[in-house]
Amino acid sequence: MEEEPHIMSDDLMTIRQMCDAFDVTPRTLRFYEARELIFPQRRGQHRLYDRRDRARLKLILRGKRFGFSLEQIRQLLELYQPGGANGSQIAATIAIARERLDDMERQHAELQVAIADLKNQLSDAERRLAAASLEQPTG
Amino acid sequence: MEEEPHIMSDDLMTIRQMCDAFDVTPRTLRFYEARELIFPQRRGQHRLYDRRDRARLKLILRGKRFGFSLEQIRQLLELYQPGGANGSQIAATIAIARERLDDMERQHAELQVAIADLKNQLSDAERRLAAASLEQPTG
DNA sequence: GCGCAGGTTGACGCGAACGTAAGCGAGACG
DNA sequence: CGTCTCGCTTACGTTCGCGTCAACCTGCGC
Repeated sequence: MEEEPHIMSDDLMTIRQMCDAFDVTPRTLRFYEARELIFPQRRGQHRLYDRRDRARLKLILRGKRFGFSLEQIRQLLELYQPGGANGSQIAATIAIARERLDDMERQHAELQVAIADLKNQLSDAERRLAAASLEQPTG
Repeated sequence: MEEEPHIMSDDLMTIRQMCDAFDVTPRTLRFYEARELIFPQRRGQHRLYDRRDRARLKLILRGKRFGFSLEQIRQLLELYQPGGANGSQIAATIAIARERLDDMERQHAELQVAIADLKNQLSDAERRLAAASLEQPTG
């Protein structure tokens, strides 16, 4: 008698299933929850993660790979949750998102340079390696 | 009588000049030195940074922006310092550099996706904002 | 009932990358 | 001469992102 058709019983996952699916630890998921980045529902004591939680987690992990702090990510996530936010809320979120977007575009451009640079250094090093192996042929 | 023509008296900079030039603190420079990422010469007690030190610092700060650890960066820097390394040393450095390069290329590709994604979310949010300002015209 | 696996809540610990404060030269300046 | 500014070292403090450990609940299989 507790089967409320909330909105849609998204296929729910336990914390362990989440950990296996995303290669994180339970500690990490609870930590993100404490920092208010995800909000799994509770069946009694246990956490249950739905489709939205998974989408959020995916974005969190992505953001981390780009070097964003959890707080920055938290702010960005509001953009992905069209919750009943008012105009100024939306505007604020948009402003933050624009900053992040700028960061990402700068990083994208700089990465391109750095990659080219590193490739050059690599081929130089490979030439040195070839030269070294000629001088001292591997016994 | 202490003017030894070391190799080339690259225009030397004090720690403060470096800090101003690169927007870091003295603490940071000394920390990088302790971690063996830069090796400024000493005039008496004072540190003096030459062109190479500046090039290294530039790479360090770049690497940091991509989220690399100081240790990873330290290893990469060997690639940029054709010091008298032997064959296996060079080979090891090359291997490490290849891994970093892979990281960077993955990140570059993923960034492209994330940027497109974020742009979409942004335009969605902007539409919501427009809609909200129609429903509740700013009094 | 009993143990056990799986989950939960604190609380403390830890490594990375510095910040910060204390105290000590050493040269420049009035 | 005093004192100011730079810089140096030593050492403890801090923030972030979790790891780790203890202690507890809780359904389940026997």
